[in-house]
This record gives sequence, C-alpha cells and structure tokens, in this order.
Amino acid sequence: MLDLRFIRKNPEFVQDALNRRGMDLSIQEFLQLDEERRSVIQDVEELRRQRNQASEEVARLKKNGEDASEQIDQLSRVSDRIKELEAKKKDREERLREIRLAIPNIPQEDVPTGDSDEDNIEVRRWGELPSFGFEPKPHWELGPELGGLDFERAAKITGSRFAVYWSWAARLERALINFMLELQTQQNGYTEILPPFIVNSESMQGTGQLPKFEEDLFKLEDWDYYLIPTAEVPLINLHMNEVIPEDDLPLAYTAFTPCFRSEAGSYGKDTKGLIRQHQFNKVELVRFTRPEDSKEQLEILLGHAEAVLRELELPYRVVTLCTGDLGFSASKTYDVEIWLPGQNAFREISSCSNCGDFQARRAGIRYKPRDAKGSELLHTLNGSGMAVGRTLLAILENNQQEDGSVLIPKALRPYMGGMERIEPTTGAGRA
RNA sequence: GGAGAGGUGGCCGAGUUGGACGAAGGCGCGCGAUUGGAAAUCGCGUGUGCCGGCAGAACCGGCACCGAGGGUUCGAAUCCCUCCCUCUCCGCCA
Repeated sequence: MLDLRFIRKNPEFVQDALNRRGMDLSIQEFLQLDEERRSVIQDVEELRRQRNQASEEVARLKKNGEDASEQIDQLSRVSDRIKELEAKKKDREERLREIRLAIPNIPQEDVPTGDSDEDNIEVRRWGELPSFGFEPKPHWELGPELGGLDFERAAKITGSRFAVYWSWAARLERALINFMLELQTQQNGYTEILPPFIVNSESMQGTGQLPKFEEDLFKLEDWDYYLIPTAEVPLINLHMNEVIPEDDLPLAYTAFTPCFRSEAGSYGKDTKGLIRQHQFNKVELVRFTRPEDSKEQLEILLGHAEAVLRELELPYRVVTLCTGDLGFSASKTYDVEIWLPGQNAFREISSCSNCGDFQARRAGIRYKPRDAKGSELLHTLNGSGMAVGRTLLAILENNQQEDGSVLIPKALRPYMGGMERIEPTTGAGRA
C-alpha cells in the first residue's frame, strides 16, 4: 500500500510507475474520490463541532432545570445531516481503500523497465555448468527410476501437481531442510520460527496476497482461513500492528514451512516433475530493517540465499527482475536461478525482494527511532533460502552419473547419515 | 461443544443511575527544581490517526478514537445487538 499523501502529491509519478509495471490502472478515479472524501470530512467535522458546542448548552440548561426542547429539536436536524454526510464519507473511504489495496508497490529507480522475464538483467553467474558424456535426464525420469519420486500414486491419493517421496527422497528432502535451517541460523544469524501454516485474511492482506490474488490461494471452506503460499505471510505478520525499538533492528527470521498454491492460470505449464506443485517445502528468510538500510539489506539477504547453493555446489545465476516481472508487493527483486541440465535451462529457485514500507503500511509494522519521538514505518524484505523441492530436483539433475546414480553434495552427507550416493537399489523395497 | 468472567491511555487501575475537555489516581518515562553528586522529595509534561492553516518540519485549530462493527439518543467508555479475543470450570481430543 502506498502513502495516501504521496499519491496525492505525486500523481504523475505514481501513474508512471504503474505504467512501467504494465498496469493499465488509472489513478484519476482515486484522486477524484480523495478530493470528495476530504471535502466531506470538512463539512462533517464542522457540523460535529457545532453539535458538540450545542450539546454542552443542552447539558447546562438541563442541569439548571431549564427547558432545552428547542435546542434539542435543532440538534436533531443537525444530527440527521451528520448521518447523511457520514454515509457519504464512508462510501468514499471504502472505495478509496479498495483502490489503494490494489495498487502495487513502486519499483526502485534501478529496476530495469521491461515487459516480461525476457527483460530481466543477469547480475552474475556462479559455478560451472556440468558437462556429461551422455544425455542428462530430467528429474521426473531420474526420480521415479531411482524409486524416490512417485507422481502416479500422488495423483491417485490427491490429484495432479502433487508428489509422494519414498525412502531416500523423503530423507533427502528432510536433510535439505535441516541443512538450510542450520546454515541460516548458525552462520547467518537468523532466528528460527515455526509458524502456523494457516493464516487469516488480515495477514494475507498485510503481505499483499489479498485482495487481488485470492484465486492463487487455497481457502478453508467456511473459515476466514487460508493455507499459506509462503512462510513470508506468517513471518511478516508476526509483527503486525507492533512498534519495534530501533536497537532491535534488523530482525532476521527463518522458517521451514510447506507452501500451498492453487497455480490457477498455469495449466499446462511445468506439468511434469517437482517444479510446479500445489504443495512444496520452502525455507524462508525474512528481515525487518530501518528504511535507510533496506537496499543494503537486500544484498545481504541475497547473499544468504546464494550461500545455500554455493555450499551445495550447484551452479546458478542471479537476475534483477524488470518492472513487468516484479511481484505486487516488491520494489526490487533478485531471482536466483538454478541450472537444470535436464531442461538445459536456468529455473527460478529463490526470489529475494525488498518490499520497502509497502507491507509495513498494510500490516502496521513500525519502529521507534532511538532519538526521535513517535514511530515510523520500517522496511520488510523476504527471500527463499531455498525452495526445497527445486533444490532436490537440481541435485538429481546436476549430480546424475552415467550409471544412473546420483552423487549427494558433500555438505549434505552429514544430514544423510554419511550417504554419498543414491543408487537404483537405494530405493529398493517399494513397488 | 456447554457454563461463567472480562476486554479503558506504555503499564496498573477508576469510571457501569448516559451529558464537565483523552477520560480520576498510581507506576513508568521526559524536562526542571532541590543536592557537592545521587537517592528521596517537589513542579511541569507525557497517545495515535485524519482534516485544515503550511511547499515541508515545528507549531496552531478542528474532528475522531475506552476490543471491532452496527443501533438507541439532542448527546454513550457508560444502554441494546452482532462479532473477535483473553481467562476460569466442564466435556472432547493429538
């Protein structure tokens, strides 16, 4: 959510930012409603001032046992008028709020203008792309062949876009989760959180999923509850309507959670394998910072995300999202893209965003500057560190051997009971 | 799920026969006085949002806010309704 006064004073700037994002939303209506709202407020408050004054008069008359029926009669009419104007004011405010909740964040100046992911800018690459003396397989072949990933039975017990993990795969997923959490908590200073996986609509609005993206969410029937699409939602809303002392900043939280997404509108995309699931695991990173620190903090956050892939020795690249590819709440986003030999392409595995004060304003998250009175909105950042399923699939594809086995990254072996390699026999025992 | 109690300012806590300003009092916090310094004591101050004055800040004026929303009334923290949350007891349950 943007600052009301900011929009009012910089309408061209806001309109331009919306256009850069490729939105055809016009803020004309917004400005009109804002004007009307302020005009009504002035009228209503003037009437209220009169009423307050006259009410005191009535009170005094009654106290002295005098007759006040004339004044009461008059006041009755004033009150009716106030009610009318209140209704108008409420209407304008609601419409204004609706619009404001639907306006995305303003991209930072250094975000490249563009229409789609093709206009994203590559920042850097890390690691060497593996070369194979054979045709590398995609994970949706490797996984089932090694007896670890089972998409058919998942489709039976639930439906499409779900997976059953057997034996080594289940253990590998769990190992990755532990590895990531240990890295972020022990080396990068994050506090581990285990939040609810179900949140209410207020939280969803706080981080920006609602009201615009309801169709992407799973909602519990007859409840104002939703399955979280990312741990960012519960983590950011931990501090909803709170004021945090400056000395406590930056706050850094990490959490492992499953994530649930309806993937509405992505029919036919990534139908094979683990890439796009309705339920997937993710270790999330979130930071609350002072406004003046958030740009630097985004680089730090990105570094923490990258550390995961470096430790696992998986090749990746970092791209800056262009305005057209930027998420609703973000002012700037880096995507980390992992190399997938099975698809001969880089695919997103982490997204690290600076949301500025956009979420803080929606969720009412402020900080108290050390040497100032009052409080100010702080800045929020979030990033994946990492999407676990995609990391697992990247290991399968990058570390596959000609004999059909897969090498387990060294950093992960302690979490796998010392296991060094996944072989077809590793998963033996299941049908 | 059943029965009961309660939600007031940073905190504690008055107010519950509707009418005296954000609302007694205490604590905390800030400034000042006192002191060689400190404690104690005394004095003053101490919320947020919105609208207007202003380019903006400070400041000034106004309006709103006593869990949320609605209602009754000339007027509600105080009365009525709905919802949310907390606590206690019972039941059920991993």
